Amino acid sequence: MAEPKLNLSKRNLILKAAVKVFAQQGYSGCRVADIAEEAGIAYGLIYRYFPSKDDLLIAIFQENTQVYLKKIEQINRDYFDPRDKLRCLVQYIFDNFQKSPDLVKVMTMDIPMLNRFHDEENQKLYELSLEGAAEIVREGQQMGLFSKKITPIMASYMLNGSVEMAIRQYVFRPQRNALNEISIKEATDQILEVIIKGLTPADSKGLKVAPRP
Amino acid sequence: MAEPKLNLSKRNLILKAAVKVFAQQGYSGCRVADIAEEAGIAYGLIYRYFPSKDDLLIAIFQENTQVYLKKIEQINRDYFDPRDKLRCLVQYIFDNFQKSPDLVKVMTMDIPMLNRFHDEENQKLYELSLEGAAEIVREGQQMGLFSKKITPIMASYMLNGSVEMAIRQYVFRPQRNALNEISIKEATDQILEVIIKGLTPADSKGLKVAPRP
Amino acid sequence: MAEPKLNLSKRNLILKAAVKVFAQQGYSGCRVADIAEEAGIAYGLIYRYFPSKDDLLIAIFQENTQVYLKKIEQINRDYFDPRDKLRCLVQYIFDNFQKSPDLVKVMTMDIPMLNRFHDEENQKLYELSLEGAAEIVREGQQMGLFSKKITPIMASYMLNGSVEMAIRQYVFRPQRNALNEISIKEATDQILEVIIKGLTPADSKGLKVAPRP
Amino acid sequence: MAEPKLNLSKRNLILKAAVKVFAQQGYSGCRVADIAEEAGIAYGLIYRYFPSKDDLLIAIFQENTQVYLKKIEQINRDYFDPRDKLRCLVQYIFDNFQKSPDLVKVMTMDIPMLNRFHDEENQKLYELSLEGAAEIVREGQQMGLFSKKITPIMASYMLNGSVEMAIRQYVFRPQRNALNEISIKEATDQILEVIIKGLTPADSKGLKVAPRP
DNA sequence: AATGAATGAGGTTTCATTCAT
DNA sequence: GATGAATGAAACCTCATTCAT
Repeated sequence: MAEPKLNLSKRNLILKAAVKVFAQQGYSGCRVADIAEEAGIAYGLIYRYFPSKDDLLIAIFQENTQVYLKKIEQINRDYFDPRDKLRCLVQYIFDNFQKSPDLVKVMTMDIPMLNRFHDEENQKLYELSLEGAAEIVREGQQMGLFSKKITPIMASYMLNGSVEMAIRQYVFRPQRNALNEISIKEATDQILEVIIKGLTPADSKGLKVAPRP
Repeated sequence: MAEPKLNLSKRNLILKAAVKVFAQQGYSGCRVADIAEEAGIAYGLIYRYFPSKDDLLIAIFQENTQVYLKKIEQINRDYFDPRDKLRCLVQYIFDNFQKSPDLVKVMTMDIPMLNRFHDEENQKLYELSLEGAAEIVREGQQMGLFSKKITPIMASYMLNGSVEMAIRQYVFRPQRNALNEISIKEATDQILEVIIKGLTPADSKGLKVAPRP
Repeated sequence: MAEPKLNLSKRNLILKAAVKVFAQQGYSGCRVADIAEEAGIAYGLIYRYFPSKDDLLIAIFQENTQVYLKKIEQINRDYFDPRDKLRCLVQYIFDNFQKSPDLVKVMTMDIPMLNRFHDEENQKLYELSLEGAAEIVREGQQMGLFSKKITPIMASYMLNGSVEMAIRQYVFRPQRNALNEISIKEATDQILEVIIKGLTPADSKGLKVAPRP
Repeated sequence: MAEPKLNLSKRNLILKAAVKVFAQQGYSGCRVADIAEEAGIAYGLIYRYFPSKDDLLIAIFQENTQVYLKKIEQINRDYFDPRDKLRCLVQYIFDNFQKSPDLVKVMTMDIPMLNRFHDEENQKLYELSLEGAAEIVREGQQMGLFSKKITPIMASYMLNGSVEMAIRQYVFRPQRNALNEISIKEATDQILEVIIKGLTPADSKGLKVAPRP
């Protein structure tokens, strides 16, 4: 039996609407009907594209993580200096956030609460995405640029955690938080400044933070 | 009408059960009945102590944040060197996590999704808690220990974000994540190492990271 | 086994509070706790005096109807002219309403909705109370004062229904209804005027409505 | 968003079932599920047509009162003699009762207990319906047919109250009450006889009660 | 007698999902 | 493909009633 041919652009329409609604109301705070309304379709139609509400969220996670992994691959191809790679990665995450803060909110807040996120399959994917930065750090350690005292995966946690926390301030408190007083570009720079300097070994002789390409 | 005299220890019993159940199933994934069962009481009784399920979560947030703010005050009294203060703060958060990982999970994952968390009152409290680390960084900057290029609140985001992300790996993937390969003590040290070194100004002449008291 | 000796005045305290609360919130709209609060006692205590919330309402009905039946007996003893009797009866109901409009509201609106009101026992009591006016009308018919074309019980329905409806306007719409523009005394007089004249046979030669004693 | 197109006959099906169930068990004595069962539908469906149980009762009141007001208008068009009008009105109410005693019971017993019945909007409607008979009486007074000593709205209370009380005897005590011994037609005639004669001024020279058309 | 903590049945309402059209 | 009427499981919460103190 062949998969039924489904209109691909409508599937994306639904996913986009789902991200927006999940971000605004939270996964369990919204109704499937809200997503349909946002997408401008009948809610019954959603079930032609996704077996359940859960699957919508899982699809968002998987497809997005795939894009992220592709981006890491590309960064690894395009840059040589691990510090440039990290910079580019952080830059990408922040850019992404500016393009679709809703998506970042969903990825950060809703996905981890879903039971199915903890399936073998999804956890593997998630680990892969965390491994992205860790691998860059590991590489930097081998090149003598980063201190070997720091476990690469911990460095990845710090990088991702810092970025996420900063972004969350934008997401949840758009009006008044201090981040608004500094630009997103400055936030990017400061996080990179601290992390890269923090990772640099004590005996590093005057190695400066690499300039952005 | 006077406030009804309510058995305080039962209130705490309920709060404790709520934290456990919220952590395991998520706030919206669990039923009030689950909490009651965990507490070994009838669910109707919960409503004598808390007006609603929401209020249960809010109480967890508020009471816990108060404890955290008290701890910061105490740290500010007990230590002089801002680096020691940061170290002590991170230490405290990790200790807390080891004592009650459930609580940390709830604070990190469930609270921010609750609409009422974004009330004026609760946001003020939350900002205060983020200000804790920021104030220490600010102080360090004035003492010439930390680079003034980093906005204090950004440093706070990094610190809190890093710790949270690390903790979340324990929380969500207790069996297999890499953190388990390094001890919690090592995680603490590594985060502090990176952040403090990352904050240290370039011209800092050999100032070492302060030893722990 | 002897009946437990219960403090009689507290029982009345509860009944009084119940009437007030039933009137204000309706029987099913109020809680037993509301009655207790109104009475200034613990709600558990109510169950020492009444087996259930239902029984409270039934007690109100029964005790009140007994008083009403006694009043009818007394009127029958004190007056001779059936028209005086009717006048006195209506007067009594209105007076009663002025003294405790809550009670009238409960008797009119809440009692008939209670399932147990339709028990054999309570229905008998209710019929007796309706029979009060009917008997007076029957007597008037035998004396040639009232037309025999009107079934006595129908006359009773009219009398009671008219009074009830008028009272309900006071009860439910105390601020603005037209009744407020005419006094309760006028309402009484008008109802009597219409009913008594309406009952008077066509051939009644100049018999005037009896003056009030 | 346009109003959803809802199957009108299903809405009426629900209303009909609600009237029956409210009448049998009382508004607060029944469950929404009972209404659904009576209507032969799932109870969730009721909420597509009515926002809440309250709204169901309010709809019954409003739609029915509108029909009643239309009827009064029609009577005013079709008849000239106010006595005919009153006769026709009473006739209509009793007919209505015979066609749907449940509806009359709900209108008489359940509606006035609902908090929302006392809203501005609903009270206005209710007053309008009471004004129907009052206006006819006022007209009769101007034509010299009715005594000016009786306030028209009081006359309306008497008429409506008498009819309601009589009906209630049928409703609540269908088996054994005395009304059953006299036909509904007789009840109508007797009430009209008394009220109209009661309203006729003392000096009315031989004006007979108008024959029914 | 008096209290009010504790219980849990049962209510209203929501909403994911199905399915006839 | 597309719709939205229909379903009913399941949630939150209330409150009459019991009972230990």
